[in-house]
Amino acid sequence: MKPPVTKTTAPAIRSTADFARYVGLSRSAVSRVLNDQPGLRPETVARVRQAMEDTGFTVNVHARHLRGQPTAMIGVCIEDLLTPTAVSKLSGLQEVLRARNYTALIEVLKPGASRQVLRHFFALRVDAVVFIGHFDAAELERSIATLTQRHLPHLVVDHPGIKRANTVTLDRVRAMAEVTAHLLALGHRRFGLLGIAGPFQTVADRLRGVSEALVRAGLDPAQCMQSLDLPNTTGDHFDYGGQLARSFAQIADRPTAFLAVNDETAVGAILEFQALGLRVPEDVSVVGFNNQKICRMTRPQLSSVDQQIDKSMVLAADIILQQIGRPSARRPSLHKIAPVFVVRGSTGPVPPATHRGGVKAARGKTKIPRA
Amino acid sequence: MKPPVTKTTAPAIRSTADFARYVGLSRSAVSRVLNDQPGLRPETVARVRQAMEDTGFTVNVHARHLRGQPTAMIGVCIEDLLTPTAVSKLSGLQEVLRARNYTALIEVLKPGASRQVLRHFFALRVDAVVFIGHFDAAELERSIATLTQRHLPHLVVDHPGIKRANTVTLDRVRAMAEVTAHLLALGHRRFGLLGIAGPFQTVADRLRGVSEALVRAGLDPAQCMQSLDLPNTTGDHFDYGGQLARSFAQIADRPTAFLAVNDETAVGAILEFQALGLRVPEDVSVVGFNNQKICRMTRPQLSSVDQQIDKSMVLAADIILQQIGRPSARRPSLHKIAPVFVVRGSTGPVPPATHRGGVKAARGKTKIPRA
DNA sequence: GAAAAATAACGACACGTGTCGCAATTCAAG
DNA sequence: CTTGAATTGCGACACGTGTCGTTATTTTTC
Repeated sequence: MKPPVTKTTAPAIRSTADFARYVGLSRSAVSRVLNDQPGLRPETVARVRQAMEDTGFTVNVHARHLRGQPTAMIGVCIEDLLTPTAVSKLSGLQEVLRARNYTALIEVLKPGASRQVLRHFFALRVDAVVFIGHFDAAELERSIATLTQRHLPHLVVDHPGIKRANTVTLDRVRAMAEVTAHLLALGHRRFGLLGIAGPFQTVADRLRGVSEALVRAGLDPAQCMQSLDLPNTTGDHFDYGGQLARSFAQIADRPTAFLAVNDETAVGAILEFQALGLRVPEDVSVVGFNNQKICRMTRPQLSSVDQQIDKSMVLAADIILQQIGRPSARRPSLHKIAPVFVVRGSTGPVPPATHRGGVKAARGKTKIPRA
Repeated sequence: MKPPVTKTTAPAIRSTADFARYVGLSRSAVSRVLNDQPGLRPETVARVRQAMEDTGFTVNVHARHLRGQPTAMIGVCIEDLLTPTAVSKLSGLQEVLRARNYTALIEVLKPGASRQVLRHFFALRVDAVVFIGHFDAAELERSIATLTQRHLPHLVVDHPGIKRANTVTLDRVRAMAEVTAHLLALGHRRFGLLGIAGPFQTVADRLRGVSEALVRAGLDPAQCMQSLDLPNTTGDHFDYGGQLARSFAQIADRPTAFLAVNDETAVGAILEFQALGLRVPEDVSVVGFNNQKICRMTRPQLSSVDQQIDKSMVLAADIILQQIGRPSARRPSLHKIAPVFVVRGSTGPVPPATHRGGVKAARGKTKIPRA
């Protein structure tokens, strides 16, 4: 059943032809206005612009692309919309792209779904693809290869060590070196790792940062660093941090400073340490990573490494946009972002007598009342 | 400079014509496969499918749309990519849409930018628009009107009270009624509001929920509810929660139970209460809202209201997809989601002697050691 | 007022796809 | 081998846009 023809409203404007008729101009004249071409009277241009405002007419982007023009769409793959740091990066990148009149096509990329998501992007004829966060390295490399083969620019954000990939990533070596130097200055000599484990490049970089700072201080990394071989059963960073803390607390000669893989793990550890009667930072120091909001929501507040997300996403957008339209096929680029270590209350001087000070010794001294 | 013609790789396949040539079929035959039409030999279909796998060929979605078919794109406006609850909803919705072969075009909608973002969606010829989160009511109503005028389906998620809008929203009245009933059962009679203020429908709904529960218990809401006229200077929920807690703590006859606008505010209040020497939940009970991750990262853990996001987003997707293609123009729909109140450690029985018990009295009893 | 210059109109084509009618070919059955 | 049925091929059109060369009209200039 067709809708009743009510002539109260003007007929719908669906094409530049319709719109030109509405303005009282030819289609080519309108087209010249839309594409900022010269040779039109300024008042005519103004009239068209005004009519666009009035009617809300917009050209059909899809038809425009059909003539061979780029789609001004950029596919953005993200590991997860629930990981705060990844989402922050996404948010920053999207804002920059939007300001540059590009559309960010955001897709969550679950393990094994790369082919499907890339096909989706190809079907939409995106101009480039960005990967944000952590993915399976082999799968990501395959995706990069596919993109390169199609002469599509790409950028990997925060996933160092991917072969032949253009990468923007935090300088984790430097970050951990700074953190370690800070703790060394406070007198700490034994460092516990919380969740910094696994066959990932990011982990390797972090360990290298710690080691370099230790070596620079004339210490032997093997003697100073300690980690536990504890599987993460829950899959939850917060819970895992608590488990690690409990295990570490039982060690007689345990580390005095702890470096966490992220803030959630650090908070989980702090709460567990406190529950066991250990004071932070008097008995143990803890450092987080990412400088998320929760850093300020614990007592003491959490010292953490800030990723400088806003700055790095502007850089990322510049890199990817500059690649579009270029003949491409140069050697992969690597940009490192300088981190900023934010010191708060969870790090303090090494306790004076830590030798042989297990949980029991500490527990006797101060007890935090609990419900 | 053209790339050197290397015949090692096949010529690029850019259209169904190219692809049909590659498979050795006619364009119409290929088209029939692509659109699941009958009348082809099964083995032929299989051959085409295999060739698609091999070459990674995908039809040009833009050209397909040009023939009048829907774009299968849905514009999604979100207030902010940094608000966890909103992002959770976005994540859920995107997942469902993706499973239904729709593309979610995600755009952050800052105040005053509605026109621009909608124009962007129109240019891309989206099939529908979804709004997630909190926006300026008048601006949102204008956007809805524009969409309706263009016969485009829309859906507003979690923003009750928008005129002529199809809405899916949490039943906040019921949520707060449940919370209040729980606290009443614990003996509480005086309730403090933390950040539940302002000219928003969501606020009105929450207050109504509390009132209804009080009335049902034979109490006078005006006597039982207390809120502070304290401006939120920082703009940060966490800090504001702390400020409110500090002010409330100074009141001699202060409430024994506190209802926060969200979890961050609640956590801020809890930490400030504790810093002032008030125990949670022995001296004061605190309830959050949204059931975010931080609920488990405080001591005690935070009782909070869960929004049932996954379920509600499936519903939202169903509603919006069902509207596409419909003649539309029916009366606006309203769906309410039933909340789930999660009780944790931050709520407990009312303290036995709360009369005239200011900060000082409490402080004398227990003092939490601080750095 | 006429010539020159500046604007605008016109018409046609290409882009990649879905669809449709009809012709050509292949296949299976008798 | 013949015949009818099942497949596949062919050609044309429409969708909305950008572009380009040519023509028509208006405005400006002398």
